[in-house]
Amino acid sequence: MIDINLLRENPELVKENIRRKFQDHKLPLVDEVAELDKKRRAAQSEIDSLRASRNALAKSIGALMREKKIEEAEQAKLQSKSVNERIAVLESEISVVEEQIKKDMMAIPNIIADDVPLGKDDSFNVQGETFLPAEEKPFEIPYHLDILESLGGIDLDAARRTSGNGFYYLIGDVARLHSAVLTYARDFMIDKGFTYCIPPFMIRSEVVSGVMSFEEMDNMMYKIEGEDLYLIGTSEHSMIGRFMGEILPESSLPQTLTSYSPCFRKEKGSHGIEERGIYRIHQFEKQEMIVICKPEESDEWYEKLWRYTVELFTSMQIPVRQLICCSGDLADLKYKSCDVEAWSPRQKKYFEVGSCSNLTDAQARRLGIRYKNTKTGKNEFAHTLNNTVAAPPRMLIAFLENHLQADGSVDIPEVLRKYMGGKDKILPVRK
RNA sequence: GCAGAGAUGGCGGAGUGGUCGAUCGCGCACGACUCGAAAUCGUGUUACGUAGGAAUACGUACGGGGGUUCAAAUCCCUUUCUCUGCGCCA
Repeated sequence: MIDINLLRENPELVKENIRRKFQDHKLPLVDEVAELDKKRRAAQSEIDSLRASRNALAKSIGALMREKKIEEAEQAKLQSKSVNERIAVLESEISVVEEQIKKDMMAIPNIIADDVPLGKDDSFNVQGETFLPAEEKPFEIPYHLDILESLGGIDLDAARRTSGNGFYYLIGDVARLHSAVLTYARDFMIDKGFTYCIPPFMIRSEVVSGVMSFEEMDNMMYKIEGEDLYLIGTSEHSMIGRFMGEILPESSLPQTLTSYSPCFRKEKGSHGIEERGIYRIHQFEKQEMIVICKPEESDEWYEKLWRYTVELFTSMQIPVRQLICCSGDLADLKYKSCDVEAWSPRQKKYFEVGSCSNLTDAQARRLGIRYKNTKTGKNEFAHTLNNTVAAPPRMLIAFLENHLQADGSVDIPEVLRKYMGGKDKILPVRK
């Protein structure tokens, strides 16, 4: 959500931003909000002065009662009652206007960074740097599910029976590898100075509606029956929710946190659940990083964050690239965003394993996350960023494909061995 | 889960229908005193909205939501959380 003051003072800038995101259908919202805002302010000042006169009347009634001037007090009561009636009418009018303003403001996208490439959809996303050579293998790489099965590491049939499509049993060394990656990712971020945090895996609707739109909520979130609770779709939800309505001391910034959680997603719409495998599923686990910082520091943090993910993947000898999200593909709350994509030697292309975003103050404004600026003495909205460290089992697809050997075994890179009990290989099982 | 008590400014803690945005203490900021500091004294110190260059003025908010009343921190309903006791449980 952008600052309504920006819209008042510079509506053209807001409109230009909408055009850059190829959302021309939202252009009328800007003038609509400006109009409604004027109306709201006029009504508000009328209400304020009515309330002032009512307050004065109420005070005088108190005085009259003490002086036992009952007649005059009764007169004033009647007068006050009629003022109240007028206030009630105006209040119901203003609440309609305010609701519409809020709805419109939610739909108006955050101002995007100057260096975001322009384009109307994901086909205009731009490749950034690549890391480690993306090489083809001298033998054919099977589909990831076949690799998992050859290692005796997965049972999807049973998962479909117990839970349905989009769930999995990971077994043996593969399950251990899954945990090893998460633990390594956790320690990696702790070494970068981040604070480890395990958040609640369920959150209230109040928090959910703060961190996402109704549409997203409907497409992603699982609700607990009979409770005001939702399963989190990512730990970002509960991690950012932690700071809702807070005024942080400036000295506590930046907050650099790395969190672990399982993630639950309906995956309604989008591409849906894939028939074969663990690419898009209802449940996965994720090591995440979030940063809450002062506005002037968010650009710098953004660059650091996505590079941490790159460093993590390259330390596991997985080739990756940065894919810069273009204006039209950027979610409304985002100032800029990029994906870290891992190389798939089977498909001979990169696929998404992480996503890094700088939301500037848009998310903080919605949730009321502020800090006390010691220079100005004012409370200002902080900037929020989030990024994936590692999210298995999806990232295991890249892992397995890149480390598969001609004999069917999978090499464990040096950095993970201590989390695998010293193993340097996962061997295929004999049928 | 049941019963009782509670939720007030950065913190502690008064206030139980009307001059209460809220006594007081701590903390913090500024000033005086001092070579400097401590102590002391003085002044200031909630947030948000609207108007204003500013001082300021008006409005709103005493966990959240709703109600009673001319008037609510104060009364009623509801909800969340905390504490105490009982029950249950990894």
